[in-house]
Amino acid sequence: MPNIKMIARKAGVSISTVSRVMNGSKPVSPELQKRVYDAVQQMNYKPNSIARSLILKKTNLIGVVVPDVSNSFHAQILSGIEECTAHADYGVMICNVYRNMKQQQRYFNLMLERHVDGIILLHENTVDELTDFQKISTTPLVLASVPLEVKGIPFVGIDEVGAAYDAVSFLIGKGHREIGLIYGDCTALGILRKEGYIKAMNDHGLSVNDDFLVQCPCSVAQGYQAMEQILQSEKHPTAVFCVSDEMAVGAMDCTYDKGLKVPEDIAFIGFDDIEISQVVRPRLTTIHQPIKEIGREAAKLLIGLIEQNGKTGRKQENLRLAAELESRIILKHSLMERETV
Amino acid sequence: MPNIKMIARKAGVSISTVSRVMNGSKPVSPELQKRVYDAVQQMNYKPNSIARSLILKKTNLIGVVVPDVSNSFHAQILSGIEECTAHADYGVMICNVYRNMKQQQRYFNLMLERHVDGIILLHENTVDELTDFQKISTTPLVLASVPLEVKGIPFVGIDEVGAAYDAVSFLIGKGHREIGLIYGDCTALGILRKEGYIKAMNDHGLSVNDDFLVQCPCSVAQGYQAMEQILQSEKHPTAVFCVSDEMAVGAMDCTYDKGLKVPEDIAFIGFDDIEISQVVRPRLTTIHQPIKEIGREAAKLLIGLIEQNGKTGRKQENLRLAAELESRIILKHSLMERETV
DNA sequence: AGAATGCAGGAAAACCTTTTCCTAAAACAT
DNA sequence: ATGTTTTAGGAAAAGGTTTTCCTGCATTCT
Repeated sequence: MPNIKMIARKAGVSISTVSRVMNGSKPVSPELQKRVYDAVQQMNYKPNSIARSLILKKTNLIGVVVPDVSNSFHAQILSGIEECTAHADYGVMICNVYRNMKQQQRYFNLMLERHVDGIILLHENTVDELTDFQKISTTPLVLASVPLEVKGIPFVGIDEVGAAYDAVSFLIGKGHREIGLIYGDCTALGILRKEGYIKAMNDHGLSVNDDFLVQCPCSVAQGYQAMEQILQSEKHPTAVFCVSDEMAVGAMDCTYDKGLKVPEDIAFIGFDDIEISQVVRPRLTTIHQPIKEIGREAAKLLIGLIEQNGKTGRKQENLRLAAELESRIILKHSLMERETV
Repeated sequence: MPNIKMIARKAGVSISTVSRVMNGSKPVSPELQKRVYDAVQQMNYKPNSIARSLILKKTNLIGVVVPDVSNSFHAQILSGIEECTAHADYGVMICNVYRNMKQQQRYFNLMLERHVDGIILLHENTVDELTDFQKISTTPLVLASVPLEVKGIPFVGIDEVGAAYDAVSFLIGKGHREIGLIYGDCTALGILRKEGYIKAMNDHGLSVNDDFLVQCPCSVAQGYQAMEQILQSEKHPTAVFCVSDEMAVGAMDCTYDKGLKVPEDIAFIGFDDIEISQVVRPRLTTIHQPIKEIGREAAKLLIGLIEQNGKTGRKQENLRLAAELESRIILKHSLMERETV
């Protein structure tokens, strides 16, 4: 691999001149420019971005902390992030933390050591953990689809409560009165979406039957088990709101196995609108999140913070300032009416 | 952020000593060790990995070129890669090329500029393109699940032809004689798996009906269309081998829409065993690939090449040597018998 | 005791850039 | 023609490490 020195020698100019030609940072006579370009061409020179990073204090790399890349939802967000960063000439380093806090600690330090320019968090933490990260972080942080309120850490996602409210209201609008809920164990899936459900029930004067409320981790298998539990009561609900599509698919599975029909005996509505919901039979009615868009917006926001940061000197202060300025981007959700209600 | 100089001053030792304590590269007296550790602790010092990379010529970063991260198959390979690299203290940078050659060119250069230690390719190229990459690459390359034979570029995946052969033989074993094929447009999906199909048909003395052979890109929607085409003939096959699960799901969809039953009227067998195949009704019988394992093995192989490379000086030569040594890792596939045949 | 060996630890070079600072020549104004 | 400003381009510092080379001291051998 040739370096700038070799190009300088070959072109018969100084190192500074080569640098200036490469970056256009100062005018260089056409004559010398040509000599440099020729040398670059001939030797296939590519500036060493490591040396560059060292002096510029900028890696053009962002880190994405993701609970599990192989999960469709996260993979889609990642794809949105990548789309945006690619345009802005940033690379993305993935940190798969397997929903494991210790891994995340490790990765977090790793990323700071590697001096990434910014970090997008898809992995849910407690507010305290997040505040700790924020303290040691030397780089801007953005939460994507993790609806936690931490001062100075911007968030991009949807209105979780409102979306859940819409889902349940839709069921009620279709005449359902006995509505079950399968909910999860993190902020969005465990608290916010449940809150939307409760609110919708209350607003429509319906009472919540605790036998129809089951909490479980977010997976097809767990959704199946949760539904089994709901079907143990002598009566069963006429509709169930599942706070994720995976859960809904599992729950529907269980419903068939008990000899019941969807949507005739029990209607289902899911959440997220991942691919699965379109291939499952009957096709799952669900709340659509603009998943890829969330990724894109998160990346856009982060890059905005990074570049703004770079311009004005005082890092920390500006960082806070900017974050507080535009701290929550809420994208629109929608209801995809398909065949399960 | 403190640097090594500040630690040295604080501990009252030389820079060299700090470095030696951090890396254990040479013995240091307990006395000085303690002073260094204390300083490190107090100032929360983390060595700057950029400076490190610059001098060691090692970034501990590998690049993964992927056609589309949001695709379940690729996301799973990625997850396998990540699992392995995390253990070996490598980071992974993703390069989503959207099945677009120009993007890939761009990314390839970017990765060389960033001096990644190695590259895993999940994106299909022609043999010529690959040979070109190989020429300009300063870093080892590994193909994962892209069964191309290029001298010096190791491959890890399954026996595509054999697996397809098994799938079709299974159908034949179940008494099917008229077997359709929906195949794709790249090496694995377009050539190898088709080859396995033809071979199995021939070996069992069955003739191939060209009306039952349809080529299409790999997606649910395209699978639907392909099946539509097959069903246009007056007779229809009693079974169809789809070279990917997505295609199979689409094709089954079409079958229902035409008022036919799976598997009674037409049996289906897919390929890959991605999540979808377990949630679709009836559950899809398919060829299981150890997807995550492919990722893990590819990463393991790559890291092996990198480290071996590092040890012995002469880069290029060793690189070739090593690659030729163990150039094809073929993992075992298996048939997942479910409900569609 | 004197020479030889071993070893802890410091100084400085090296990695490859960008950018500041400087010089010399060209352009301009008087 | 002389003095002043602008400009192109070179030399060198800076960025944060690792490692080689060297020094000076303690230990071992004869």
